Amino acid sequence: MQKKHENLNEQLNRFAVITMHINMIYNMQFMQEHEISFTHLNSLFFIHRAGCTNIHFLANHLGVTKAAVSQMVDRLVESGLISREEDPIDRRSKLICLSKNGEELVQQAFLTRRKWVPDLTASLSETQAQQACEIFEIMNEKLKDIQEGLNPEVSRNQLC
Amino acid sequence: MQKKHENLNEQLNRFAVITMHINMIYNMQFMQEHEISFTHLNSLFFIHRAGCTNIHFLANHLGVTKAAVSQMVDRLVESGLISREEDPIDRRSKLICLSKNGEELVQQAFLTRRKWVPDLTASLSETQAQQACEIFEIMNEKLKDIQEGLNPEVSRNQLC
DNA sequence: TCTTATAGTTAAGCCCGCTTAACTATCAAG
DNA sequence: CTTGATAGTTAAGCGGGCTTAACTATAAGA
Repeated sequence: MQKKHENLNEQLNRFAVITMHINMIYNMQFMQEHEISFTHLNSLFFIHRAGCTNIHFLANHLGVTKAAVSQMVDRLVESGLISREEDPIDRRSKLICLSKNGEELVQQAFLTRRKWVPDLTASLSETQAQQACEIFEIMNEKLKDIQEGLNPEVSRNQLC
Repeated sequence: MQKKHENLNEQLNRFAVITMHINMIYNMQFMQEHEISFTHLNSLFFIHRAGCTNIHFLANHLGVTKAAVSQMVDRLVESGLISREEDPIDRRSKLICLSKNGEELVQQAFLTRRKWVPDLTASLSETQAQQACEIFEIMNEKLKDIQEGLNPEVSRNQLC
């Protein structure tokens, strides 16, 4: 059993490394096509996950100062990808949300990078597909835990 | 069967999305800890995959001009992560390779992001682990094809 | 050999992303 | 109502990453 798991770890790691690499290339192509920087795309992804957010959380997530984020948000608002509105509950705060265009861009990025999924599943037999389903369900549950453990403040404080 | 595959696609996509996200966070932490930019880390990864490369290929891969790469290489050489030497075969060309430090940094980045793999496999039963092994082997084969199809010039022309 | 193509470098200059510091506006607690 | 904390903005300034243009050096073919 120990040996089995070692091999599995090896396979899974290989799987992760290649998918990361493919993802990286897709993301870079996407960034070039849409003339958007890594930082901006990353911010849009974060806002998408959060629903809406504010300057403070975004700065925290990106690991930069609020001043930097404030200026970046200027540019993203200017390019029509996000909106910045006063938070009615705390008027010091600004609600940063994706605009229609921003949401579409994020969805397009997701679609781009899930292109290879059907190719992959098509190479499995019916039995294997069924087994794979169960296995991925278990691993996805576990992954959710890991993900939530990574950045506690951010995930706890998501708005909307 | 069609329904099975749809569910599998859904699970696999979910898996990919979460692992990408976790990977992104790990990479960003790593970059901050080691005071290295996304561009530099990405370049180091490319050089690692290539074994050694030159300015032309690196520029091609990153989608920027050779002038930009030449200047970036200056900085990476200065920080001791890569070496730049005249190619004995074509003396116009420079061989760009990882230094010992650079190779260690890349390996460390790999280790960082494979941390979660054992956690994931540990949640599977022995039977499932065995099934997973076979499934990942098949998918990894398929992934290799996809990967190679992505950037033909680069993968065909890898040096060393 | 002369010519043209290729590999890389250098310099000038632009914009982006970041920082610090000083500022305004709002909230919350005594 | 005053005080202090919090949210965000603005301005000045730095360095990185990029471009174009002009350059050197080498290679390869007529």
